[in-house]
Amino acid sequence: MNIAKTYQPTEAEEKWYQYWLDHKFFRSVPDEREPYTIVIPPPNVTGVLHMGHMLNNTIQDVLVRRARMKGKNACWVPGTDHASIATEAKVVAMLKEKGISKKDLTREEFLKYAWEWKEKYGGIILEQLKKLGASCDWDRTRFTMDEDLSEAVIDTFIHLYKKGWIYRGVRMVNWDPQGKTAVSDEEVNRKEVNQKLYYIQYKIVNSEQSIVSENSETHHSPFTTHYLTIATTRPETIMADTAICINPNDERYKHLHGKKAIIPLINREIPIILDEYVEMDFGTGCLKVTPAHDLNDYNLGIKHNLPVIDILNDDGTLNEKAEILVGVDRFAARKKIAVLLEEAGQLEKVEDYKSQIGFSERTDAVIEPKLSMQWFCKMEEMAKPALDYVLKGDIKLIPDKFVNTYRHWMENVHDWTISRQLWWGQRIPAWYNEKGQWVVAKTKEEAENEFRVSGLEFSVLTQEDDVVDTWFSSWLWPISVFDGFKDPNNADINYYYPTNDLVTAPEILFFWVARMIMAGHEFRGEVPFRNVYLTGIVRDKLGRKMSKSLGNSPDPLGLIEQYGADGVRVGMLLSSPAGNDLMFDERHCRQGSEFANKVWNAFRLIKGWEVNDQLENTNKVTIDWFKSRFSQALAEIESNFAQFRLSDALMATYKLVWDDFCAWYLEMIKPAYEHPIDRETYTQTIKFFEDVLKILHPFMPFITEELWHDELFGERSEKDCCIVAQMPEIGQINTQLLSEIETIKQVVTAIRKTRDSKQISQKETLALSVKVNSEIEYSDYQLIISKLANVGEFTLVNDKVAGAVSFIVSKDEFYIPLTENIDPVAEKERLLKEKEYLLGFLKSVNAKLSNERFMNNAKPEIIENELKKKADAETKLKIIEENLASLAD
RNA sequence: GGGAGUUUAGCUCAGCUGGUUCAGAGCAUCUGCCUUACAAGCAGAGGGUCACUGGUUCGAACCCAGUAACUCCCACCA
Repeated sequence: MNIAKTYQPTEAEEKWYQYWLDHKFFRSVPDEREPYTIVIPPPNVTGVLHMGHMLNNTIQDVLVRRARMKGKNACWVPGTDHASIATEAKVVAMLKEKGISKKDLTREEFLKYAWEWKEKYGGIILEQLKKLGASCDWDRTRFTMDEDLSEAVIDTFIHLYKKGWIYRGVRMVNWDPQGKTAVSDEEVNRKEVNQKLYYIQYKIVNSEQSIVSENSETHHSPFTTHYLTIATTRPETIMADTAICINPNDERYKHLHGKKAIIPLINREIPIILDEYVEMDFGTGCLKVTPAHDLNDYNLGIKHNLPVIDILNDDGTLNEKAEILVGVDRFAARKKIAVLLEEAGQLEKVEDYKSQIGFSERTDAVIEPKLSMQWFCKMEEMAKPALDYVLKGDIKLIPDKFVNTYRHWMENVHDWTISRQLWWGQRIPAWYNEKGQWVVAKTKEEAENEFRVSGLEFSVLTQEDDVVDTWFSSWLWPISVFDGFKDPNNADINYYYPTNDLVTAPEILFFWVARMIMAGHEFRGEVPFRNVYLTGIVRDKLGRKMSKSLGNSPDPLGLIEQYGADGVRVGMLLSSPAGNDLMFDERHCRQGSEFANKVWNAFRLIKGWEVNDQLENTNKVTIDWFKSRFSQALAEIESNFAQFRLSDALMATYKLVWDDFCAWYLEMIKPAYEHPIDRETYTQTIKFFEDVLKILHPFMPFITEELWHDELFGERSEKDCCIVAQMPEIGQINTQLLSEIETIKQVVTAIRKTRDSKQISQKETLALSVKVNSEIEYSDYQLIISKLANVGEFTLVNDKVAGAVSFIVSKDEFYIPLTENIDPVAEKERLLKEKEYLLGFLKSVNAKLSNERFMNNAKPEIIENELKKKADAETKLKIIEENLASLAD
């Protein structure tokens, strides 16, 4: 036999992936079969594969391959996302390297570069997915900025605008001064940061004389001086203050009511206003109100009709409204202001202080609350039905603990800021005239028409500069990939939509999943998918999130090279229950590749057998047993899949293959070295092996396909492939046979243990006598025991065998005569120990049975069981006592 | 500050409506084997006060209350 001792994945993987592509096994078109559909969560078009993708796409591929093998018309739609902020940032960086600045380019020029970049790097990630074995229908690959998909975005924008759900307004937004764009609340990461709390004195107007005259210089309380003190973490914004606010109930500051204060350094007068919003016991009880740079202050400003002074430029530097430090960055300005205040004698003290600060998810810059004109999408009406779908169970979240989180979010939903100050994306279809009046329309011509209809004057219309948020295109993904907007009644959308399962990360449950549900309801009146499987975050062994900056993420393609795609897939799935974070450990991949090797070697064994047609089949019981065992395991696997318990399904498969098939079945039927095997056993075994390959295929597509085509299985037609084989069905399960074989296994194990403890070599043949007290026909199993435990003489006896090592399995007594090695003292000790245990056990069972309340309250089957436990224990005890007695003889 | 979740063997996790023989798996560990499918293997073994404290019950890893630690989400205390 000339087959490698170990499985070599690389070559097989390339060969079979190409074969599958060539034979269009991933291709799906509507037909009469039941569809099974997954749309990929589109990865960032310029991204590269990371461990999160590996996990996510392995799961999707397992589901898709399984559905395909169960006779469904499986369709997995791949694609990529244009990811405006991330991609635009990359393009800007690339241009910078070339010495080109974005602001020197026109929009068109910039977009030309961006598209070039996309053409060059876009889709790398999809190529990487192929290495993993992803069975996507590549003919359906979509990009969120494909013409049709962009058009859908514009059409839905107009649709929602007409419904009154999209509006424009000045809002406090999360401004990213580095990306120079607004980001949504969900894209802001809050982190606790060590800061300084600055105590700054503001003079009070016209109070100097009166207070000073009323109070002698020696006694003056801090509350009646000619100044007040505020505490702030952001002294650089004092120039934007438009009021000081105190709590009207604050006794300390009654004298300030109706007064004015003076901003230090720039000496501008601002009113002192009263509002219960101010906490009296925080800081000094005086709050500086800066409507342009703080959301609370903004709201306070609206309430009290305060002016808004914005002193920051888009890049975070101070503008001329600040009067001082113009052009200085906000953080540098903070330090300088502190110095200036100190010099002016108006900085009372500085304290260390911890508080939460927002950081941009994309650029990690500190978020600046900023007032700006933005586009918004109302969420309330869309959130309601989207919540109901989940609460009613039309959409299942897996695991369901996410339902609570989902509900909480949907009940407290904020309007969605959909505009982004970027160029890479779908440009908002709004058109302005010279006066800033505007309409929403698909084209310039339509817009001009709108203007005419409404009687507004214009000479030239300009389109809105902003693009929509990327999620405003990806929320349409399950519909737009099937052209459900362009052609709402086409064959594809009618057949594939709603899709079945969505596999994604919990952190985008609201960004993306919730919004897809809203869009599904709004634009199709239907859910977009039935089940949402939420994967965990891939972390390293120390529990840290895998990230580029930490450098703790292994290179996925490197892993595939090392362990094979099958090995890595198994490794990813071994310990990743839905919703739990996955503590990635390369050892799991090794376990996966070792498993592949095990399968490979099972193949080598069978492949090496020679058949002799003259031989009689002596393995009927074993074959029957494995049939039952296979069905039993299959039922378990099916049930695990039904509950999306993929790692359990994999583990059940793993154990079936390794333990039941390899360790027990093959060892039971294996002919002696260089002996032939009978035809029937051979044929059955090949059939079993083929079934094993099938159930393994979704997890390990490559090795199974490789083996599938071996001549061992006879002639295969070109299209007879494991990938499209029909999954085995659950057959008859003979539970009696299963339990009897379990007993036989215990007998074998007991004999092996005896060998171990008496240091008898496996090569030495032993004799075995059985005193049968149960119903088991040991003659049926004699061959199995003999083979697996190297037993020669096998006798059924009616009496105890003296001078032998004994053990009991279920009720039956086994004796191995061992004249040389037997040690009566040790044997007695062992028996006494077992007796002691049984007595204790009986005591606890009897305690239960004699407890009146137990007998009255416990269910009948529980009592019956206790009685059985008692009887079994008594039987065993009797045998042990007899054995002890015979030892004493 | 509010809400949710987690805590079971060295590690990662099962344990369904409380009830089979002092709690299970995989990996890791230990011991013995290079037995012609596989040392990426085989055979065997050890390992747990089910976070803690109370309670309910004939009976609790499971139900209830409290405590502690960790994780995540939400939130406008300067």
